[in-house]
Amino acid sequence: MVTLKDIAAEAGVSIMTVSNVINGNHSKVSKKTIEKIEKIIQKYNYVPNLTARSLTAKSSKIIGVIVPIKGSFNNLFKDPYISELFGIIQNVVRENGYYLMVRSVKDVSDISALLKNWNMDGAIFLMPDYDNLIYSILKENKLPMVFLDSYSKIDNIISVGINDYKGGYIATRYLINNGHRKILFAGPCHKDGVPIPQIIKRLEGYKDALLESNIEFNESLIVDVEPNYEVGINLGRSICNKEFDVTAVFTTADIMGIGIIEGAKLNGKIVPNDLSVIGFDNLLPSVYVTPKLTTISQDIESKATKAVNLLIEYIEKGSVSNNKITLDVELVERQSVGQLSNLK
Amino acid sequence: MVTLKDIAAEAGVSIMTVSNVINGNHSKVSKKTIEKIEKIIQKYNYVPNLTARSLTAKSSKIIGVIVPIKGSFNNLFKDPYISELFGIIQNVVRENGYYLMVRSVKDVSDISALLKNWNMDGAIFLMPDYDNLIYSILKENKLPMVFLDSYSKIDNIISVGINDYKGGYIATRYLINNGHRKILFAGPCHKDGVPIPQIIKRLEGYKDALLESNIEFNESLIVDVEPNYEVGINLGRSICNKEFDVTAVFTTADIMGIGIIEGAKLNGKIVPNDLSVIGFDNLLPSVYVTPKLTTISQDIESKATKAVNLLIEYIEKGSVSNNKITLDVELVERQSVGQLSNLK
DNA sequence: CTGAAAGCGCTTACAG
DNA sequence: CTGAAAGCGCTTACAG
Repeated sequence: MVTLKDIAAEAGVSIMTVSNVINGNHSKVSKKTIEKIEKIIQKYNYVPNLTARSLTAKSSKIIGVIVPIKGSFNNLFKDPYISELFGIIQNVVRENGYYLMVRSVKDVSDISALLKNWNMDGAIFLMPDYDNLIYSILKENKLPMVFLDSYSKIDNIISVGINDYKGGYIATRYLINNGHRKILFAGPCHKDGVPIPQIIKRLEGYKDALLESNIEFNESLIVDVEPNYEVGINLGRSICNKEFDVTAVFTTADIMGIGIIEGAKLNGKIVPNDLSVIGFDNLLPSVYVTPKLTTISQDIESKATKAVNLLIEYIEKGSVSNNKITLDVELVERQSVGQLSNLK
Repeated sequence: MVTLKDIAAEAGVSIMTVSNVINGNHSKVSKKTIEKIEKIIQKYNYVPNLTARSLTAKSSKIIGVIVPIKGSFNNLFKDPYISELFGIIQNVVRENGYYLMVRSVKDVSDISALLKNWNMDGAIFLMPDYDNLIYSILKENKLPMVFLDSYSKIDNIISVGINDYKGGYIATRYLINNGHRKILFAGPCHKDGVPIPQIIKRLEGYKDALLESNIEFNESLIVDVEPNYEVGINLGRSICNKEFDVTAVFTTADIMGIGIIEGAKLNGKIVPNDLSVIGFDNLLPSVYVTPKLTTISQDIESKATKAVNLLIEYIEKGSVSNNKITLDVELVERQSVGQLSNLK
């Protein structure tokens, strides 16, 4: 392996002159020397050892992406939302000259160990699963961090999220506008007994839309389940079996919406003729299914880009112009919602 | 930040005694000292600085995952195949005590820089896009590497792939068994003018299956296209517009199969009644589409696991029991292929 | 069982 | 414009 020392020896200069050239401190070195050194660097394809650099420099140039270890769902990247988000984060991190280390972790001590181990410059938490742990995370780790979709009450944490309330509201509003009054809400309101704020917000939007139209809120129409395809299928079947007296479903994940459509189909019912379904996220599969899923879209690209930019701003400037970004959501009309009048 | 030095000072021992305790060289330290030191380590939640360690130890514990920068498709992780594969790799890397750095790169010098920058212990190349560059990659970088789906002719590189030939063969065989004799082959046989061996192998399987049934191979039934949803839609339309005289399509990617189904639908034709389609990969969306896509499945979990295990075996033992693993593929019968007799 | 010394490949003040 | 020295936080022989 070629080191600074080798380059310096061959150029007949000191190590730190080479270091200055590499770091672009060209004002400190004569043109002649610069050229000579650059030639040698090229000749050997020299690149600096960044583990050595991060030992002396204040910065490691490593950004950590933290994802939870899920018991039931051991490969989080199967989730198209996560993988799309991650892919963009990767791109933006690279374009800014940083390096990306990913790791799934199970608790705060895992997180702290990881961040300290590599002396990371910053970290992005992809999911809000750690919201109740943020206090201890912040206490143990003094580095720039961005939390996605967090509703943590802790002040001045940096977070990028979406307008979940509005998402719940416009989805429900849309169903009501199509004549529906008996609307099921299906999503993971709680996880391991603790509420998931993001989903609760969507639920609030749902409730307010009902209220506005003088539709009484009915607790029994809230189905608190983990959102996946299989659960969706079962739910779709249950609905068709009249276990719920509803004409429409708002579900907090496209994948579950796709499952509901399938479950209904398995029981001989057709969406949107017999049942309307609206999803959330606007992931690619929502276009593949028949009928194409009407859904609430969030701008994942923007979310990922802003998260990284915010983090890097904080890393490099020590402060951030705006520590709380809430992105807009919008309704994407497709084919899975029907007019209730057509139902009868 | 707490360092070895701090721990040593508080324990009243030398730095290297603490180092021995941390590294589990317990034979070299007295029980008393071990206990004392471990208590202090716990007290401060000390974890070693791995950038420092990797400077002295022969090992950095970093494994690189290399993905290509695609011009047209800037977020590779939108591809469910890549993201599922990646997620499993991440898990297995972590479970083995290594750390994962991902990066998209555009050429050999990018790759070499990355690997040298971090003094990586090993690297996994997720896609065979670099096959024609492997020689120069190997020349510039002397570290353990695993190439997925490579058909490089270079001996003794470590690779994990699937039986592409068989995949092409059984897919085509299945269509023939269902009475089809005019079968389109759609996939990216070439990229930027150079053949993609993986797809060529599937094409060979296709040809041999035809040959076996005395069906003449027809060059004009090979559609050499990038496999994505939009291309699939256009292809589906073209087929229904009689631009190709076929009754079935074998496509090398599920996503394109899903597009073909959609394209046919847009032109008023129904799969499998009017056209049969078979895909490749058995990704989740193949179940979401209507009709559910019949496809060739590969075991992504096994692929990812073997790739990491092989890499780590090589890193830790300096050699590998088997440097070329080819995984089996199988047909997954669903609903997108019909009997030709039913077509008329 | 314990430790002093050297060194990994860099950068950061500082002196000239 | 150039360089000698110290140090980042570890590990590796080696000596006792």
